[in-house]
Amino acid sequence: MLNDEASVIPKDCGQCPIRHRAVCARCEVDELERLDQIKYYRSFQAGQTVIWAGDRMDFVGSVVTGIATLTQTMEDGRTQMVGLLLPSDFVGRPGRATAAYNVVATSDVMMCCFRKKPFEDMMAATPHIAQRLLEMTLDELDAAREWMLVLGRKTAREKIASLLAIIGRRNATLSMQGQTGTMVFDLPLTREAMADYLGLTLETVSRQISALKRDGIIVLEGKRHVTVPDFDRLMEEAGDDSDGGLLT
Amino acid sequence: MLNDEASVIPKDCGQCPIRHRAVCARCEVDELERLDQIKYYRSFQAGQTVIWAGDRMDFVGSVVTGIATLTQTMEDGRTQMVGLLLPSDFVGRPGRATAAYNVVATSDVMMCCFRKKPFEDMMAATPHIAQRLLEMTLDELDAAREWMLVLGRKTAREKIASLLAIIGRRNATLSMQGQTGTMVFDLPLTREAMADYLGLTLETVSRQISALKRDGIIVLEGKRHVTVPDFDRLMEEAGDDSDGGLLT
DNA sequence: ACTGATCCTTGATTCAGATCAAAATGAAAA
DNA sequence: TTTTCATTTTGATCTGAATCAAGGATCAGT
Repeated sequence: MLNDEASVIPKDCGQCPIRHRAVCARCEVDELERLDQIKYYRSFQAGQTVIWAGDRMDFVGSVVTGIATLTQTMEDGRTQMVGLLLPSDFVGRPGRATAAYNVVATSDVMMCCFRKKPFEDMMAATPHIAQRLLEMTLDELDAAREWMLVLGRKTAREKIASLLAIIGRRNATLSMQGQTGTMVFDLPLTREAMADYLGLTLETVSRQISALKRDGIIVLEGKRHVTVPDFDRLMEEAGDDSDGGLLT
Repeated sequence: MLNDEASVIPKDCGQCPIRHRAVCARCEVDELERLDQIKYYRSFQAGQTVIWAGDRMDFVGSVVTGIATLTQTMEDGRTQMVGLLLPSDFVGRPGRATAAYNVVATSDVMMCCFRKKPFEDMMAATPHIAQRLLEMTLDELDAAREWMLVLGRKTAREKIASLLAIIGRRNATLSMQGQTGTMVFDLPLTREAMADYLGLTLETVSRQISALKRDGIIVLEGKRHVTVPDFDRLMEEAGDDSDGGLLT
């Protein structure tokens, strides 16, 4: 996958693609300048581990480009994804010394990082940052709770439909498309990663995707490129009210 | 259940049982006085609904005594608990007009409430409140992610053991007991509520509790009073590392 | 003590998804 | 092109938890 966007470093925060969605979204120009001075970029190749659960973590940061996952693992190897990190999402927790989860780059990833201590100082001095972080954390909590319903109560088919709906909806939001009618996007996850997200096995994921294809809910070109002819139909399959309930 | 604590109203914030854990925990005396002026108490009987998902919500607040649940429901009635609200936990979200989840009092509950607008104003003027709310929200997010592993990857027996461990651990924290050896507590939830928490049916919950009893992992007196002779043993059944990983 | 209501337990059977197994696809390397 | 390797699909079988069904325990009200 030829992807050189991960190697392009924004000239300054004003040019940054996540300027208006990340933890810095509410910052004024002068605040941004101060952040600018303490930030640094790190990039990770697809498949690379950003940090292991339990390891000392002396930075926090935002995903600028690419996709990463947060996962939890049991001793016997069972793993559950607990977060999907997209551009603008925040990694790490101010006031905590070690990583709570494994963070793995799913595609090539570039992150905008801050050493923890300077960031914490900056946060104390800059209410705009703390405000935005609170807002983002509350959104993540809502997403996690939505996901608890999916994990606890939905069938395999509904789980797959829910995941497709979430990916599709996010894609539509980013590219300013409507959320009805036809929708086209690429799956950013392998079948195994989808299984880890949904609490299923990869075989079940594959079978349910095939079933949705057979039933005309989705059209597949290759293994990753998805067309949803009728988004409302997909939502029904996901078991959600047509009204949605999620934020856009 | 004779429980008149729910009817006892603290004289002032200084006497409040959740003074040092709630959203007001970091407030100085003068900040507390201002909160004191805009707060009011509401009590709810066991079983009563505090608010329905989707309803207009013009207050936020803290649970002072008792236990409440946050639940999500699908049209066909499947329900998933997404939060267990204990004393000091915060209800509602600043900057949101409607409730995202059903909130139901599981026992008699007393809440310390604030009308949303004055609270938001106070938050903007009082960093200590926003700071504490961020910290509490991050903790809740961690708890939600822990729960995603339980829902997605654990067996029915492990789920029950995990829930017992969480309730037991919290109890030990509140009453300053150790987290090893024998532990005694009451289940604050019906079998059905446990099932909704764990993504199981109430029959499976009942069977697994019976199995843990049969195997000597727990001792039951009546249906709600639990003795855990060996907490480490329970943790093993929960499939968790002995080191725990959760915050105390 | 009886009635009703709620909550809980246990048994029999079914079924959705896991597990075990093999083959197909497709991209990268040689 | 052929080989390799990761990824995905599909089939056969098994199993853990759901579902269906029946009673038991506990408590409040009469």
